[in-house]
Amino acid sequence: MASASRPHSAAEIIDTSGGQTSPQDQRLRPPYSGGEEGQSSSDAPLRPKRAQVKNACVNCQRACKKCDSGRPCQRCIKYNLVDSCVDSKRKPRKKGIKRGPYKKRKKNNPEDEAALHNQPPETSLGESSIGMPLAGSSGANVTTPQAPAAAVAAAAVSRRSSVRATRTEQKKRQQRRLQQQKGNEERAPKPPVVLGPGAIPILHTDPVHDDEVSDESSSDVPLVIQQRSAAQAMAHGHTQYGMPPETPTSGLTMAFRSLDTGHRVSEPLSQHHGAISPPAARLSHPHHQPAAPYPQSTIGSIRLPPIESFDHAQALGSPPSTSSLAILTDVALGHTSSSLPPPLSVPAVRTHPAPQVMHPPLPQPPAQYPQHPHVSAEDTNQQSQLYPPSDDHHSRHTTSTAESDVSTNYASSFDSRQSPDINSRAYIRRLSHRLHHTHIEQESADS
DNA sequence: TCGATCGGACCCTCAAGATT
DNA sequence: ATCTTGAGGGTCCGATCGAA
Ligand SMILES: [Zn+2]
Ligand SMILES: [Zn+2]
Repeated sequence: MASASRPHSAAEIIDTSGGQTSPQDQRLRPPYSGGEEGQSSSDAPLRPKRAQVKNACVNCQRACKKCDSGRPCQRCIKYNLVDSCVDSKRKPRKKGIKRGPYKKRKKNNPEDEAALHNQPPETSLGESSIGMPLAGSSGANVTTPQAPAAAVAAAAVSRRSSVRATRTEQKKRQQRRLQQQKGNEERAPKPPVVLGPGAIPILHTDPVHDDEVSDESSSDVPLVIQQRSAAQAMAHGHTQYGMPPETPTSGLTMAFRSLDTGHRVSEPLSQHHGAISPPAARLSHPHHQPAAPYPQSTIGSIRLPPIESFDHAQALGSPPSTSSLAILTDVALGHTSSSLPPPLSVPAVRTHPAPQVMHPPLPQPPAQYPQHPHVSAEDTNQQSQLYPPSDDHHSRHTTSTAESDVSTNYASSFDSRQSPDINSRAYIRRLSHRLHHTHIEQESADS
């Protein structure tokens, strides 16, 4: 838990960049969460804000490595990837997502603000959105070490005014963009989806063609519904192809945010690798022959495709498993159609036999293993430094040894015996992140 | 020792909601 | 209309591991 703490609030208060982060612009900030629990940040050394480019190139993005604004970037030059060094595509932010009421705004009183910054924030602020405690927000002074509260308050105010200028510019830009978009869009914008309390306002987005407005024909149909119908269709023998696509990251993020409302994903999935055989087609694939029985995860009494399956599905050229998201969504919503057990009553390790399979079949792989976009015959050597062609990107988690690896990695970080709730969030967050990577790969494979 | 991998901390942007 | 909040979606650090 301590490992999950983040100096988020402190960073936000000190943040004066208001947008661009240039080296000169870097202010000294409290260190990363490195400090011990409970240790006041007031003595902590300052650190520069981490700079990041606006848009990493596709190669750096996929390698999760630092990029720069040059094209080709330094890293691509180093690895002789000059040809493929192009900006990665960015998804447009979704619209129409209801957010619920904000916390009450404070009066523009410096004293109030100072008090606000000195005080432990309201409970909702004391935790991150995933329920993790935020470093520096639990009573410790979250301001800069030497700065008196008033000074910090003033800094915050001045920061806001300085930010304001850039914000108005941003707005103009944004409006221009909107106008442009409107020109492209044929239809009128749909009304926002409003779901009941505790519901998950997940909107459908095409992970592959997300940027193409024309593809959002069903964009405001709650993803929950789409996923479930997709899962149903798949359960009836349809393949996933042609199914409504899904939102990998945001959907899951939203899902785990709603976990408070009901049932939980309360087990580290890695503890539940059942001995379930992979689909025959998958086994036949030369690059994806699990050395051990294909691991299958469970949530309570339902089975989930393993985390690895996202990789497999991706590597095999299919979108991430809709069914898994659908099931997760069910869990988050507390739907019991999947024979969910009551919350918190889930055993750490399942001992009873698997129930009727609720999880629909995984998508069939294409006949041909899709060549990695960056691996060409002539420069395999170079490329393999980034993406070994003989295995998938996340191969560390796909073999039998990887299975124990998974156990170690995942079980250690969210042991259900300690804090099931947080653990479940952590798991979904991992899924979300994994899907983010999957998404990145999918996009570049398509382009 | 080095490069690849990937979890998650950190960051920025901007739509939703609140306030004027 | 303007301001503020905070979530979406991004970057990339650093721990870890396997290979050379
Ligand atoms: Zn780059
Ligand atoms: Zn590059």
